[in-house]
Amino acid sequence: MPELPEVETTRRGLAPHVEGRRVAAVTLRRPDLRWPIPAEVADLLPGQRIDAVRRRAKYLLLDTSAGSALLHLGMSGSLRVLPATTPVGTHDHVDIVLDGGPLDSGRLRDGARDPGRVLRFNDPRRFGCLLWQPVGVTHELLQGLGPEPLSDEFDGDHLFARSRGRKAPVKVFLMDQRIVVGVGNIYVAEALFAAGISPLRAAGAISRERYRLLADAIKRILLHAITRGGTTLRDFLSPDGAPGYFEQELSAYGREGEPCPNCGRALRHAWIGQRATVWCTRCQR
DNA sequence: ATGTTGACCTGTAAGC
DNA sequence: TGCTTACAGGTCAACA
Repeated sequence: MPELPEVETTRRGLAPHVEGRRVAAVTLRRPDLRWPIPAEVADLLPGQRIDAVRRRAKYLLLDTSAGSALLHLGMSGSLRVLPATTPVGTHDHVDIVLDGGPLDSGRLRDGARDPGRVLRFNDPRRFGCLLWQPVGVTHELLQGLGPEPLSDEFDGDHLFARSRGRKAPVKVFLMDQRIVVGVGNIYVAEALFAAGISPLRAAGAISRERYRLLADAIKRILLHAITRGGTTLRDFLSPDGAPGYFEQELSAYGREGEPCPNCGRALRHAWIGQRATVWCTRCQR
């Protein structure tokens, strides 16, 4: 499901509710996600204060002085901040119960007890994961990742250098998280459309100048999507329950058969690297 | 090394 | 109203 803008939207929605709070309890209902949830999550997390919520690539990290919980949302995962009394639904695999803050120590205006909050991880397909990263260690899943697309490390020169000699389609090249992280099937389609590059073109056959256009498009589109709260196609919601509004601004993704926003020709659909791909055969070369 | 394919799992929508 | 099939925002492991 989520690409960088959706994960970043999740991080931003989570942070104000979570940072500085202590973990009161961890409830594991279904530990067999993509990988089993390691014992450290239930053993070490309770009692710890969550100092920060960070994102690296499409991973989220909940930092504590004992180590970090490392989360990936896979295709269908989501995190919500909910009142602790919210009934548990299907695929609600993990609860991280948060200690009440100052506001919770008293009573609400109507006299009812504030139930506190819970960070709830739901993932129907279970392609996501919840792992543990000890202090001072970089989890092996985070090793070998490419640069963050919104950092200065990432630019057209980087793409140009890494792509020399590579025959794979540029679409596949860009979705390789060792080249650049965070770009998935939606935003690769949008960025290639904006840069006027065919997704089928061999990565090694693209000029430095066109890679500069492409890197700029990636940055611009990701940043803009974040300001819109990400893309809600089926069920993506921020931790507060708000949908993302970037879907309305998609130019190519999911629009096969519709007229190209530039030239009006029907957008073409094909399978590239086992993923649905849409582009304009006139505007993208 | 690079490239290609299958696998993981469930929900939903479309087709018959 | 069913039943069956195809497809979905990711990425790892195995193989050529």
